[in-house]
Amino acid sequence: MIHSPESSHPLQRREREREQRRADILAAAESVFAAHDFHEASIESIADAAGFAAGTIYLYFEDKDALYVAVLVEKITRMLGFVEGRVRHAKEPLAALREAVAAQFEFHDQHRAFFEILSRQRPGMSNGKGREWKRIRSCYERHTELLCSLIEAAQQRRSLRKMDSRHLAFGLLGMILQLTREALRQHAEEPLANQTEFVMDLFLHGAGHERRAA
Amino acid sequence: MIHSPESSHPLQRREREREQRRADILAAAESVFAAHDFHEASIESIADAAGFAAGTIYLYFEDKDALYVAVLVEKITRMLGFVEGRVRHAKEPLAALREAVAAQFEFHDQHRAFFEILSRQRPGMSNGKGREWKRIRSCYERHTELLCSLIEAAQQRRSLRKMDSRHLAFGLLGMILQLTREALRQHAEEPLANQTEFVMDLFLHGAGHERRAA
Amino acid sequence: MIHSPESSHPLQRREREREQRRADILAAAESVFAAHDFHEASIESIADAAGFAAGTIYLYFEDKDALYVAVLVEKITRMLGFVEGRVRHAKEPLAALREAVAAQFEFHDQHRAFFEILSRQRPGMSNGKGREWKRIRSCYERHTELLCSLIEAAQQRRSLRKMDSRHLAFGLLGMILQLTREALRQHAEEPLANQTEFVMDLFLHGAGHERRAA
Amino acid sequence: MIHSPESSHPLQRREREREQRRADILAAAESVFAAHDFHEASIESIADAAGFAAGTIYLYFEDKDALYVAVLVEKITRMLGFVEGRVRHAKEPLAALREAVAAQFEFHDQHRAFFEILSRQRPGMSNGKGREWKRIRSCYERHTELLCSLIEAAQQRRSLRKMDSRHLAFGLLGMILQLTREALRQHAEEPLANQTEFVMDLFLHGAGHERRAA
DNA sequence: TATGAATGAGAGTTCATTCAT
DNA sequence: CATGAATGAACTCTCATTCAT
Repeated sequence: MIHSPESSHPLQRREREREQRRADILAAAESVFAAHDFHEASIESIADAAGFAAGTIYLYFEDKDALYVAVLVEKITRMLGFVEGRVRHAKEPLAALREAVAAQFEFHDQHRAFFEILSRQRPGMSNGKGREWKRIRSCYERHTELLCSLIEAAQQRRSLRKMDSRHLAFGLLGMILQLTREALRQHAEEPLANQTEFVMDLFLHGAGHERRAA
Repeated sequence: MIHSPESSHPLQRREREREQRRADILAAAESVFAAHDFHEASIESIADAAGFAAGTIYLYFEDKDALYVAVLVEKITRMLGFVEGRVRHAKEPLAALREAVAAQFEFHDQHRAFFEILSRQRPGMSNGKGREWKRIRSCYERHTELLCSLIEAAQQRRSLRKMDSRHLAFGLLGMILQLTREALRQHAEEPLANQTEFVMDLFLHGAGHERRAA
Repeated sequence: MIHSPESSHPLQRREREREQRRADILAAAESVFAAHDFHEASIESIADAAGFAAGTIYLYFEDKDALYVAVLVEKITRMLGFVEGRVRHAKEPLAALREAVAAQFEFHDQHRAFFEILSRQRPGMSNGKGREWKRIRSCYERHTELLCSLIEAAQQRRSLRKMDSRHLAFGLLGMILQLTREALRQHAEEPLANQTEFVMDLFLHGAGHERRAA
Repeated sequence: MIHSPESSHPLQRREREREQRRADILAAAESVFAAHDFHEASIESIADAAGFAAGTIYLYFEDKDALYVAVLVEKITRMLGFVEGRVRHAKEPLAALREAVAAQFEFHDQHRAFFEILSRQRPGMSNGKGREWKRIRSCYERHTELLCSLIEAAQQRRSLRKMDSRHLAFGLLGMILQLTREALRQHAEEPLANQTEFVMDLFLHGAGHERRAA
């Protein structure tokens, strides 16, 4: 076998190329699944979008379900990493929370297709694909727990009131998701991240006019 | 011929029975669509659930799309009516808002299957079913506007701060939806309505500990 | 049982009424089959056209095939009777042939729907409906033989040349059918019977210009 | 890699093979449609006859209607070409007419299945398949006009009498079709072309015995 | 007798998946 | 490795037919 210069580690190159093609397919699948819902998105249309023939998809993914799950896993993992990364640099719980909100808005903005898919979750895989499915659930859970831990840290510092932290997390998340949903629905041009302050203001101080406490 | 009391108006009875069967089918469709997403729910499984043969469904609904839309239209209309009805009795905007939140939680609680369907919206009907589809969108819109108008009324009374009312509405709605989602995910037994106070508290006063303003 | 005056023979009246309804259904079926081909014509549309409910058809006809065959049998028998009746009054073979042609054109004209059905014959009943089907074939045959016998009679009188009589019969029939087909295709208003002279002229003398024989 | 001679242009070969399979399906469809009328001929039976699975048909034809129309278009075009080709070599209008008759008989003889389909025309495509349908009608029309123009040319040379040329064309065509129909009905072994002289004789000189004119 | 709601077999059609090339 | 033709299971939908009323 002849080695061209850049293939000094041919097996690694093979591996790298394979990963690249896999990523291409994932990207194609993401945009197609975003536009058409699982059953309306055909393997062929995904293959087309990726520049492959239909059969080729099966060299990279077990079946359509696996491809779908892989899209979710890949993206949701990345999202979690992105949010966690941003949170890490904050000095203080409330600032971290603000970072988490901002990061999530930004991610939604940069991955609108993914958000579309995410908000149209299917009830559950009937088959034995449960394995991967659990991985997705655990990502969700980690996300929730990240918010919870930030909230609890803030509560310890008395930056936040002693309300049920999980409920607070869901409330906060709900606001973010609904505002995102609405913005995408209207194909809004304005970056979602601009809503960070609104959300933090509402979350921290509420919409009530009168002064609280006394 | 002897008329039993209830058959005094046979045509009305026919009509009534037909409506009853149509309702049975709608109910069956609701539960099947809730469990299986549009394309995974077969007409046959719906028919089975309703106690009919597959062909019978088509005596009551044009096609599968029409049945799906009918489920949504029927329920979403009812939900809107329910919320509006509850709001109407409130004397004052903030109380009305609380009623709206409580009503929505209650509705979700009593129609969990419907909520599952609702939160898994399909991108859009390809065909000419647009007519009914618009009706659904307009119900959504009316719901949003109901919340907006209550919020604005409260703002006029200075019960709420002057923040963007649509954003506030979406924020409030987002909290409700996310908390509902989570409760259903865990098959929680506790009535959702118990979360009304939590939501109103968070929405009105925020989670922040420190006194606002001064 | 109480006899009203006109029901002095109630069983006969019953019978008569039944026949009337049967005839109504046949007439409705004829027009529907003319417009829509066997499989596109639904029992329900025929029943509607006859002013009955779908199920009622089955009180008068075994099944859809039987109804279809009955339409053909009834009409084709009537057509044959009509042509035979007209032929009978002719004094002389050639005149009889002219009457046969005229009669057929007239019948086509008055029963256009029937002609449409006839010219769209189905290959053959797969099932055991062969019985009735043979009756139809035998009507055809009788028609052909009528023409043949007239032709042969004319040949004996030396009014016609000694050509194969069956072939002559088919040739003559072919002209009639094709001209009818074309007239109906164009929804021509002019009575088909006007073409009798043209057909007889062509059949007897041919289209050739030069004098034959010598 | 070794190229066998016939694979020197692999794309062309692909194309050629595809055309071959398409032709196989058309042939299978022709024989099935000939035996069973459009609605009684199932896609599966056609696929079986072609040696394919049902789904495969759809890789070559849009739907069943398209397949049906394709059979007609392909054959009717070929028939017209065949007749026109034969006519072209005739030196003189009457000879050309004789060629047209002979050619048509021959074509019917070699494509009996097609003739069966043709003589059982459906009223008309309901859908938007009108495009191809018109193409068929225009082939018919061209055929009629071919006969008309030959007849008119003969009339100008005084080889034929001045009778309505369209009517003459339909009369001639009617004879041909009816004789064909009858021969196929009896599964006659004798070539139809043998009837050419009979038809031309009848058409030119008529069946009348007496001398015409004087 | 007439009805028409219900049936269910059967059709056309799609598309994930396989496999010879 | 990639291909894409072929498959065939599964689905939606139609409609002749039955039968309780």
